[in-house]
Amino acid sequence: MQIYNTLSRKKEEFVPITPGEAHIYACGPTVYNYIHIGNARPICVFDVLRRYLESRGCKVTFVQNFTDIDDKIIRRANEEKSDYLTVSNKYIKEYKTDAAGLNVRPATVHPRATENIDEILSIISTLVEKGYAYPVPSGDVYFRTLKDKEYGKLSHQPIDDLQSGARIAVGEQKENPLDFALWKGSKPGEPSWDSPWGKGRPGWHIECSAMARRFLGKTIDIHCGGQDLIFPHHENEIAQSECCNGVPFSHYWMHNGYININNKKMSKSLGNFFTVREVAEKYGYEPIRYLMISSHYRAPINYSVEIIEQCRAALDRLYHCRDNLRFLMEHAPSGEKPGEEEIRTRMGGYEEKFNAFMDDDLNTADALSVLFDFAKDINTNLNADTEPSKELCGFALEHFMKLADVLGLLYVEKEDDTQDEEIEKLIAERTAARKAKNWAEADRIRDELKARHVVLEDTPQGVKWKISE
RNA sequence: GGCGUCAUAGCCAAGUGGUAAGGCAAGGGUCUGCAAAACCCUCAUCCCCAGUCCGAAUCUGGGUGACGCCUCCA
Repeated sequence: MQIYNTLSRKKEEFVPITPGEAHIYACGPTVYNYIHIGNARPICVFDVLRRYLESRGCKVTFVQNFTDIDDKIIRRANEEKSDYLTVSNKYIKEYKTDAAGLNVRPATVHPRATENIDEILSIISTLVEKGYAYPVPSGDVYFRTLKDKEYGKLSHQPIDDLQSGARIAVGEQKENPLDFALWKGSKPGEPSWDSPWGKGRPGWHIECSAMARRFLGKTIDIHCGGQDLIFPHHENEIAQSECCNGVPFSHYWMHNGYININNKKMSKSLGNFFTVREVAEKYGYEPIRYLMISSHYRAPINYSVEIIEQCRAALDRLYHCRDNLRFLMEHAPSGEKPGEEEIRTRMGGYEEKFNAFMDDDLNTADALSVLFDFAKDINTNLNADTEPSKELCGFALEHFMKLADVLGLLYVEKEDDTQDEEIEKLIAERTAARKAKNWAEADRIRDELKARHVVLEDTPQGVKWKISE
């Protein structure tokens, strides 16, 4: 497949280090709050990347970290009069709830920064030994940016321009404004770990270098994250890892675009964000995932209520297709009929089209259109009038759901069958009323069920019902 | 200032040289006791200007507008 590589600014054929395997590192959240829908984008998009590679037979090792120690977590802990561990544990739990709601598979490993201090110290020590890093009296250790001749290669910034924008904050003892902290000497009341340079805690960038190396090796296949991480976070990761290990850090760098509100980037610092949780409570989780899939991952997405409702409506169409097909299959006769072979062949072909789009730098928008084309084909050719065989229905359903699953869609199943019996009873009463042409009573029962969010459909094979939102 | 992205119908969104995918919404129709769902039909010449070409939404140049990174951020 082709992947747009931020490093080369070109689409490149994806060639993994080990054929048939992919080692992917995704920058995870700093756990000091609920995630917002801007955070949800890389989570969903790179979950699709992983699902797609796996669907093509690739063995994926997917590592996503939790940054569980940093200034914001400490601040939050102080505000809540608790400690960093309580805060990070809480929001990791909430993250997992949201990720599961979005049908994002847990990573192969979810390492936490504070559980990888040894690896972090090991890298910093090597960098100090090689002269790429230096400790200062305050207990901080900085990366000597100017010594890295390749610094800036990811963000494609001339080093002079980067330098002119950088500032040395009050109290910092850097040699150069561009130098960044690998280790921060502890301040009173802050959580700290022992190090050769005194008590302190890791800088943000070094965590990812350490966790990537420990769980994926010195050179990985793909590193991904939001575009706002290109500089300085990913640039710094490259600098640390490559100066320490002497080999390329990651062959491919993938960066997703932002979620905007009124064309402005959604971010916690601007305060113009919606949490995944609050949107999910109103519209469900799946429309959020659909939104992420509906456009190309590098393009910006403007979020609004109108758009999320459109996503809900589009999903309804796909769900109807799935549910109609399931209902039909239950009532279909066994034994392939003449002419079904042709339909089977055609329907088997959608996967190839789907894959062709996905191969083009994860063109999920076009891949999704294949799913809709497939749905129309199913609706037109597999219905109560055409009376397809159980085998053909099963074939179509399996292939349709396979594609949906690569995108991570159509994962919601009817739950709560405690009231099924009562619903079935009412439906039977309505059927009897209809038979007696007592339309008023039939409609009354239908309205009653509707009030309980049960929507009916009369079909030649009987009454079909489902719970609506 | 440096680097970069984007501009396609009422809304969302693909397409990046050969005559505009898909979804939502809307209108008309078929089916239905009525519905629902489904199906059929209708619904754009691609921000502006100038070029290149037999041919451009797609390439080049120039505008206009929006946005991002260069500081914590997915």
